[in-house]
This record gives sequence, C-alpha cells and structure tokens, in this order.
Amino acid sequence: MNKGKYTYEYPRPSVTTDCVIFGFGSDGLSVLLIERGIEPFKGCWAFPGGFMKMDEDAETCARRELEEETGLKADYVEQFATFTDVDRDPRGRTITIAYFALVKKAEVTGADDAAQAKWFRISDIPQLAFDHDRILRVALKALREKIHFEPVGFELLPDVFVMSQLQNLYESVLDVKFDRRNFANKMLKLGILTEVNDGSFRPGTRDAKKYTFNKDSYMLMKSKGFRLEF
Amino acid sequence: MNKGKYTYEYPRPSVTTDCVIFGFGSDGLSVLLIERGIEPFKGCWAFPGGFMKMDEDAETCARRELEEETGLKADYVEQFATFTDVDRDPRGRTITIAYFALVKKAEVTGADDAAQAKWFRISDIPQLAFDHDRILRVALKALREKIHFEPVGFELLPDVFVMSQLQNLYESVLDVKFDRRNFANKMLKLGILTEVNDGSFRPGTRDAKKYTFNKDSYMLMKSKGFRLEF
DNA sequence: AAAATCTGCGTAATTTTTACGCACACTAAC
DNA sequence: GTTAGTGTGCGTAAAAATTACGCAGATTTT
Repeated sequence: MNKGKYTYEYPRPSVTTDCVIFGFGSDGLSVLLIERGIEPFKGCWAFPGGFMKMDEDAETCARRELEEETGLKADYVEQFATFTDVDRDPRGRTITIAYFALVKKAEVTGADDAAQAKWFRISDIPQLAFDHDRILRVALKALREKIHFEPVGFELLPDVFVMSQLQNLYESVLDVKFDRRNFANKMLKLGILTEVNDGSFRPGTRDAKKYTFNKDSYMLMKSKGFRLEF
Repeated sequence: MNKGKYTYEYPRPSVTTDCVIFGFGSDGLSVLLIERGIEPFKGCWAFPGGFMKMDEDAETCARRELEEETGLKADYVEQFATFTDVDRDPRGRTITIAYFALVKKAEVTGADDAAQAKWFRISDIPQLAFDHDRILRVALKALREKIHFEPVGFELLPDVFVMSQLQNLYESVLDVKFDRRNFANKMLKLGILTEVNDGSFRPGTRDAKKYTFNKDSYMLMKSKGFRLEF
C-alpha cells in the first residue's frame, strides 16, 4: 500500500483545494455540492476539491478539480481562506486552500450531468463532510464583503438581465430588502449598467428594461478608486 | 543530509507561514522585517515565518515564529492569503500561508532586540526575499479593505490617543486626506470612542482631547450589523 | 372578473456629506 | 520678543445623498 516513493526529512501535511460554487436563480442563492462515494464521510455532501499536484498552483488545482468533478468551467474563481485545523481530516494532517466560484447558473443548468452533483439553496444545506460547514460560513462572509467592493453579482447573473433580478441577487446575498425605485436609481447612478435594446421592444407594452454589465466603465471607475455601497 | 524519515505515496509541498507585521507611529505606517542570515536570499529582508509543525495549526505557527524571530507577542493576527506559485521557493515546492499582525508600535519599540529585526516605513521598503514583495502588496490591500469593516486602527494605536493620531492612521493606510473637523465628527458619531479624563486637564489651556476605543460599544454595534465608512 | 404583482416615472422630506470660518494656545524661527 | 506656522475646539451653510412614498398601465394569478 505505502509505496514510500517520496521521502522528506520533516513531516509534511497533505494539501488540497476545495471550491464553494455559488449560483443564483429565481429561487435565490445556491451552492453546488457533490455526494461523497467513499469513506470518510461516505454519503455526505461536500465541495468539489482534491489534492494539489506538484506542478500546479492552487488556483489551477481548484479549477481542475472543479471541472473534473462537476464539468463546470468557472470564469470567476477566488481564494478566500485556508483551513488548517490539526484534526480536520481523519485520514491525517491535511490543510485545504478554499476558493469560491461564481457561475451563471441559468446558463449551465445542464452542467450537473457529472455524477452526483446537485444544487442546494443556501437556506437548505444538508450535512456536509469534514469541516465544510465552517468553510461555507466563511465563504458566505467573504462573498458578502466582496459584494461591497466589486460587482461580483454580475458573475452570477446572465449577461442580459432585468433590474429586479439584480435586486433579488443583492437582497439574497446580503439578506436585506431595498425599495425597488431607490435601488434602481442607485445602481444606474453608478454608471456600470448599459441598457440593452435587443429589438424585442413591443410598443404599447410594459416590459422591464434589460441591462448588461459595462465592464469598461467599471474598470475605469476602479482605477480611479471607488466603492460600491449598499 | 536527507534522513528520509517521512515517506508518502504522493509528493507533498512544504508548508510555511509568513507574517506581515504592521506598526504605526508619527512617521506613518511601517512593517517589521528580519534580515536573512542564510541562503537563499541571504542578506535580503523578509517577513518572519517558518515551517508549520504537524501538531499546530497555521495561526499558532505564525504566532510562534513571530515570537521566536522578533520577540513580539501580537494581539491581532489574521490570515489573509495563501501563496502557492510553483517556483516561489528555490529550495523546492513550498506554499506559504500569510498573516498580518497589528501591533502597538509605540508600546513595543524595545521588542526588536531580537537579532536583525527592523522597522521600515511602508514607502521605503528594501529588496525582499522570495515573493515577499507580492505578499506585502496583498497584505496592504487586505488591510485597506479590512479598515472599512473593523476598527483595526485601534490595534495600531496606543490605548489612549488623540483624534489627530487616529486621523493620521486612516490617512496613512488609505492614502487620502480628510478634513480635520469632519473626520472627528464622523468618528465620534460612530459611538465607539470614549473620551478620557486622566486628570491632566489644565484650565486655560488648549490640549487635544484624549480617547480610548470602546470595545463594548463596538461589539454591540457589530452584532447589530454595521459598517465603518470613510 | 378581481386581486395581486411588476413595471415606468416621478416627488418631497429628511439626513448626510462637504466645505469652510474664527479664535486661542503652543512651538519654532528670526 | 515678535512673528509665522501648526494644532485644537466649536461652529454653520450649502450641496448631495438617502429615504419614503404616490400613481397608472400591463401582466399574471386566483
């Protein structure tokens, strides 16, 4: 069993990555979990992840494991914390570098063809393996703080969206309520939204206006230094 | 040399911690560095840090190395990122879990008795070892974001301080300027400062008022959810 | 058919932010 | 010792942002 191929003068922990995948739909904020098929924690749900190879950095590892285990290629992946409790893995000393990914759930709903991957609403999370419940709490905190500094929400919505979708997203993530008219005014005043005319306009109707995220304008504002306030 | 005492089926990276120590004085924001006495990067300056033991978690390791190499016991230590570039250490694959510490520099100026530890102003940093220049940039960014959510500044000031000291701290960290009167009004309105009457009041004089950080009041506000805005 | 929801387009009151003024005490330069 | 500069306390007025709503038409749900 132990081939003993790699020897070191001092003991070393195993290093893994785990990835908390956030998605957003009409039912609110969700995370994608996979069901563990082997011990330990067989049958429990867990974040996709695995051991880091020696020729890849941690983000590469996180993206690779993400694709291998869920079929997803995430645009937005960001490291948010490293978990190092001595007893966090019953198999032996293991630290995990944790990432969160933001995916446009609406555009990839077919991506959970892989094995036993499934979306869970953030308010309805099952028993998780290892210390993944703690990892999720920290990930949520990181997402909530992040949303104040960067328009991460746009990674979670379709390219073209309606103001109420954006508002629902902010309300779900921050767990607050905004006045519809005030929220729209505030968002529009930031200048990072572009109104979309996709030709679907029908005279005499009252359809909601469609928007896209204006990345150029955001980059410009960011270089000057600004903050998103909500 | 290689005693080969520890063998594993798959290769594992070394795991270290590094600690960016921030201090603040009349000359602005500084970091504490130690001069490397051995290769690699002999003669370069670096953050205190070292290899994580198997029976300690990363924060314990960071605090231990901090005390061993600088004699400092920091109150405030927080993990902010993990660096995993494949080539970041010429001795072999090594990842480092990075922390920043906030210390009351004014109260511990004698603590750099340890070996070759020295404070450097943030605008006057020498050549650093490994990828520590990058680590410093990320640490500064983390500190700047943190200051919006928590009154980290109070960890950097003496227990009793004057409003202009607090303002200088915010201006140094965020690299901005505030109007003296508006800054004071804003800070006081937060309700986390307590005015100190230490009996040194002299009638007919115009000494600056002294304050302490009111931790109880801050904790109360935090539990209700709030943000520091500047 | 009625009720509830979503949308566009506003407005008024309140609160917050910003930009200053003035006087006095102290310090450093001359 | 006089003068210039800095730090401090205590304000105020204008500008900007936030908050809390109203109304009507279209759409969806009951």
